[in-house]
Amino acid sequence: MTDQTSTSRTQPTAPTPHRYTAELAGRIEARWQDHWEQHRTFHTPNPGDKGFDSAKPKKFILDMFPYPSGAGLHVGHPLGYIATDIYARYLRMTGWNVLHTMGYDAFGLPAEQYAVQTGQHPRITTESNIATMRVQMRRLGLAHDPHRSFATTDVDYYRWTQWIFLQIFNAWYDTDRDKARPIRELIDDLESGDHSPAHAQFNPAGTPWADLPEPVRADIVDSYRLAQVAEMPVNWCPGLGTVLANEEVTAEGRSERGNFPVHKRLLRQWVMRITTYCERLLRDMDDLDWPEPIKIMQRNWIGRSEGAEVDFLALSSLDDDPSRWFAVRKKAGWTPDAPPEDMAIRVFTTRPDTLYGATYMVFAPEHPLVDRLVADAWPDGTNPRWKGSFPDRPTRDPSPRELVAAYRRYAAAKTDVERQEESNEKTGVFIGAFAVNPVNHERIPIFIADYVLMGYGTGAIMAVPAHDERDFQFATQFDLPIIPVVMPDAMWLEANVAPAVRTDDGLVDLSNLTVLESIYRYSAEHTHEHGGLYELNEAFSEHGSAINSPVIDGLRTDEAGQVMTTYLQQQGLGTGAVNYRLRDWLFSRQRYWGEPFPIVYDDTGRPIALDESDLPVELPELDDYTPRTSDDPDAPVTTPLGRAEEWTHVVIDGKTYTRELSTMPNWAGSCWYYLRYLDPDNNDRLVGRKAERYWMLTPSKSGEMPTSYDPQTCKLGGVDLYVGGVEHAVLHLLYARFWHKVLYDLGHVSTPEPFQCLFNQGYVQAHAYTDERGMYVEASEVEERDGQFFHHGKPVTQEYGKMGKSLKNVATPDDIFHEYGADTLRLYEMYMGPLEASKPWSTRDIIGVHRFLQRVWRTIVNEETGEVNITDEPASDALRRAVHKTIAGVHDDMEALGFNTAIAKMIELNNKLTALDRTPREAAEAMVTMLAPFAPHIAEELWAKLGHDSSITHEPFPVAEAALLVEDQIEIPVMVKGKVRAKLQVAPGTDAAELEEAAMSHPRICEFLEGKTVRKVVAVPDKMVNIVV
RNA sequence: GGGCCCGUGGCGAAACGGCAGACGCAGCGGACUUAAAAUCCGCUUCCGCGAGAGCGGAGUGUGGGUUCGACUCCCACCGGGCCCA
Repeated sequence: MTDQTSTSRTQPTAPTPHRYTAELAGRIEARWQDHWEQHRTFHTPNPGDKGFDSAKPKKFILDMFPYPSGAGLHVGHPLGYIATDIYARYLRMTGWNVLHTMGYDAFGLPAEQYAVQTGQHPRITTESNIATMRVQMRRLGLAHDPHRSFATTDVDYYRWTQWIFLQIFNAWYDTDRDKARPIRELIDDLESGDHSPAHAQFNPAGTPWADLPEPVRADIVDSYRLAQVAEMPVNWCPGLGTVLANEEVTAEGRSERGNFPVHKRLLRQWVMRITTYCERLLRDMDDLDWPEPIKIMQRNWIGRSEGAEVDFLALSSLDDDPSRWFAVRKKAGWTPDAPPEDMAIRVFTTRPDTLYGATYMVFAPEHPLVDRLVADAWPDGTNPRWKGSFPDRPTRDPSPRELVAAYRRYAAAKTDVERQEESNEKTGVFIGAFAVNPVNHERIPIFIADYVLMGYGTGAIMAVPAHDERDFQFATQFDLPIIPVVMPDAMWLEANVAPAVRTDDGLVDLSNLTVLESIYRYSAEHTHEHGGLYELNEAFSEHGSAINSPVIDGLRTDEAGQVMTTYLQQQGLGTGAVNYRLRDWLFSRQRYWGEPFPIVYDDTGRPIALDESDLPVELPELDDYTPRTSDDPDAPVTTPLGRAEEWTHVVIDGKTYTRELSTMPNWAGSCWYYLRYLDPDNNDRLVGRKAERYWMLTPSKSGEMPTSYDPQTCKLGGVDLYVGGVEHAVLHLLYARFWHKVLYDLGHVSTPEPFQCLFNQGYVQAHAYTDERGMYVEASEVEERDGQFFHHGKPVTQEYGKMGKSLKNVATPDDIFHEYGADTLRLYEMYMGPLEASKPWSTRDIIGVHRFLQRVWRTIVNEETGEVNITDEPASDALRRAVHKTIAGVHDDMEALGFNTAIAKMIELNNKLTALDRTPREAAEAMVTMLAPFAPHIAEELWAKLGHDSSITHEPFPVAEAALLVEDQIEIPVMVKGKVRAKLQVAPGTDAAELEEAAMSHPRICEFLEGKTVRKVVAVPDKMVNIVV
């Protein structure tokens, strides 16, 4: 809705020439922004630089890296930037060296797509977007050190992104030392024999290193690297022409960017082995000062689950006698690598206590073992239902192999999400083969079904239908035995067994728990026979006591898992194991606008790292940088860089190599930008050691600046305050922590964590409007008449949501600058509500904080003459107390980022000042310095008017005098039955007995207590008196 | 379905387990003004009584619980949001 205030304010009828109007604010703001730039006011020297004050402790205040969008900022974007700016300015005024700057995350899909749409090179659009954003940020008066700013697309920056990639590529994870080490050290260990080259995939025979041929050695070494090329099922998005990380795929199985369908496809891609860090990523999170919900989200994303790995023997023929295999296993014991025998199937389960209930197995359709296991013909008496039913199933009786192939085609067309939807009917087919349950030696059928994903665990599961919802559904549909092995609690039995039996003419006493248990137990062995007393209608997936499980019968199942695992270990059939939901990080994208890899391939296709001296590998100029998109999920994969003919081939030492033609994902540049802020000009290192230590290490508990990280005395270290939206809870924050830990292990940074303290700001929300078709209309064009809303005369419906382009409900800072000025905008954004809360934008409320600034101005400046209107007479005692009470309150609020209440306290104080003819200097100066972090331009101007000739930026923030905070009389409420009935005026510290006496003798209280018995009196000194009748 | 967060006047919101609604917006009344704007002063949770200062009652999504005392802590439910399925 159009705001009319500007027209009324610009009417030349208010001839006070020195009034704080939007116009005057604009002039003041421009002048001070120029002043700050010319005087390099926010320049922050590093240790060793000229002007560095080593006596001060440090704070590193960081905003999440903005993406320079083509649309510019709306008022929701700067919320966090304003908050960190206020906090950083406050810290500067309270004696800290503060590092606070802003850069631009400028590679990636949106920039590239914007470029494609506008037909301009992404570098041009990116740079112009950055320029626009810089202007808007400057206009906000943000006190960033401009010298430390950069964009990820700067060659000087991505050179170091590539350098970090090389470090990761040239590193391996030493599980003994629990840290990454240079790959060179692994090779040394292998050569010296300190590390065994036993390797299930490349060296199954365990041939000594010296006797291995060079290609095998290289394969072994490559398999240890933290970045490697792997053939794997990936999220292929033909609509974008690129692969995507799991995190970039929505719940609907579409691309987060552009909403195109995403398909699973086997491709050779780069992965970063973030999974090697799962344990440490979890463990170190405990000591971070992060919001608990974010920690929970990250823990869920990593998805650690404890359980066991168990081997099942697959039968190659139904006549096989498995006893020999069990004997061999018992003797040989468990082998931690992939099971050596062809016919062993390894599964992960979180419930080894239910192993006796495993009545069939399920493989992911694409599981490689299926090809080997699938039978040539159906075993005699195969249940026809096992042959499944799914769209496009061959109608004539197919062979197992034909059926498997058909089912695979069907499953491949679905996304992971579709495959896991529980509401749907399960699909799957029997593959004609059987396995042996390792504990009861029962023969159990093997199925493939799409509810099992290749990406989780080993891609195969043991199915325990009695105790897993999805297995239960599948077993019911496919007529498979359901054997309960966990006795549920009474409540469950009553709810699930009793009603089912009640139909049987009351033959049993349903109130007797043992009867219910025995029915459940009996039914266990007879569920798939007709005439059983009870048929399960639900899986019991919690813990109880073990039944039908000889090894663990009677034990609590939450403890029995351990017993079972030990038993399996003794039998050589299994071991305790930990599984993670987190997958390795898919790190290549088939796009143009990203960092090129510092990798070339030799003629055998082996990736070779370029030398550090070959960096940077610059993006080649291309006429056509657009991706080849398609609707066909099987279209060939090409990359834009493949079209840079000359660039793709490199000659090194006379040999020709081919470059890696993918680029890095958007996340790469944002994984380490905070480190580059510390030392942006360094040409020798990604960040200088001294600067890195100073800004990243957290002072020890005794307050000293340490020279290295010491887990005993320091916090994990890193950024002191990181402010950004909750939407980065898992993606950016997990990737950045991973990179940081690798750099820490390799000795390039000195703290194990990048971000000590994280704060999530809320969203700015606003009303949005939809027309009769449900399409959003421009909110600023909607008019309100009698509670109804109209867009160009047509009625529209009011909705509400996060401010943004898609809801067409944006308000831009530029409009607010024009209407009120930057200081008012800053103040309003903070005054709206708590920083962490999402809150509605309300243009008409802005006038309130603007009036506050006008009143502050008027208490100091005469609007007619422009002269200061203050007095050097001391303030009255009452005023002085009010000033100090405000100082104390604002100070506490600042420490807690409670900016909304800090502003309220200043308004309150100022309302006292407006009542005076002239403002005492001490009050005016306290007011202006307190206001300076919030509204820096007007504060600078008033500070100058108060006769100071230096910037207020480094003035000390006022400190409250404790003596002035003590009241000589306080008011104590006296409550009768929880209602305040009287108030006592007493000296602070009056003890309970005295309070009680005063309360009981108060005339009004006596009146109230007349005819009532006082049962109890609670008197809390300095708080209240409560009389219970 | 699971996890997390949030529900307070007409609106945005305050409130270490201790006087619910600070502060601001909107609204109402007054002063100044020929008049208006701007500014200043006052009122403003709801219901009832009172000419009035005031008095009484109810009240923080709903229902329980802990406590001398609950917006705050615990349990269940309803509604909204976010994350994961």
